[in-house]
Amino acid sequence: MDQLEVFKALSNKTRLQILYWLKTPEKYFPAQEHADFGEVGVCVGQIQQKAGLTQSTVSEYLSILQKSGLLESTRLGQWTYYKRNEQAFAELSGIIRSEI
Amino acid sequence: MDQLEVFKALSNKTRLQILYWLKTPEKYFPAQEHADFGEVGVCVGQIQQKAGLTQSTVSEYLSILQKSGLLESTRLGQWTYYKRNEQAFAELSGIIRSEI
DNA sequence: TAGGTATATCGGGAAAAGTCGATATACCTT
DNA sequence: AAGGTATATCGACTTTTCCCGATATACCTA
Repeated sequence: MDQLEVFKALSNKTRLQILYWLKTPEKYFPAQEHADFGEVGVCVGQIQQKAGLTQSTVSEYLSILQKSGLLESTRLGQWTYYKRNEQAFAELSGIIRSEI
Repeated sequence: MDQLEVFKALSNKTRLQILYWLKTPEKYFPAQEHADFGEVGVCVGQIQQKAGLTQSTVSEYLSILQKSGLLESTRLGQWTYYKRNEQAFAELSGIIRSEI
């Protein structure tokens, strides 16, 4: 885990918001047709709508979060789904408690 | 605790380094004459030397870390000493574990 | 009060991040 | 193969961050 990369990923209001939404997707997103929240997460389009930024910006943000390790993605048909990597959050919490 | 502000403060290599040094000052800094590491921390000059950046930059960085709550400062005579606020780190770790 | 030392603040140039519209790519359907 | 939909990437512009030198402020000592 690249600490600096993770903290940079977390240094943006919208990206923090996205991570928070993805914690309980059923609470923040309408039901999806082609996939289950718990399995693969939420598709880019839904996240984009909720974020209120352009498609390109949100796609970029999701990519940043994924590269940092905080999100994982799954491609299903024409959709890409993103979900949290809870292990990464646990690791980060531990790093802050005892390493940093 | 302003999460975004804290993550921004953590999004810089030198600032991360400083926090790490201040975890065990006796390990990373020569003994000080006018104050005890455990009491008040390390003075700006020592941190600046170790960081290898200009005085103004390091002063600014320490100020950012203090505003975020991760550091506390004490003025003693002509020196300002900075030390970690361990409670803030504990709080941040908790936020990442259960809130974010 | 004058000069010295430590730190903070200011102003600016360079680099990085934020954000967009346009375009490319991938995949699905017919 | 053609057209439609979802996502990714590109190029450009704006805003923020990085980092410096210069200057201001605070405090100490003679």
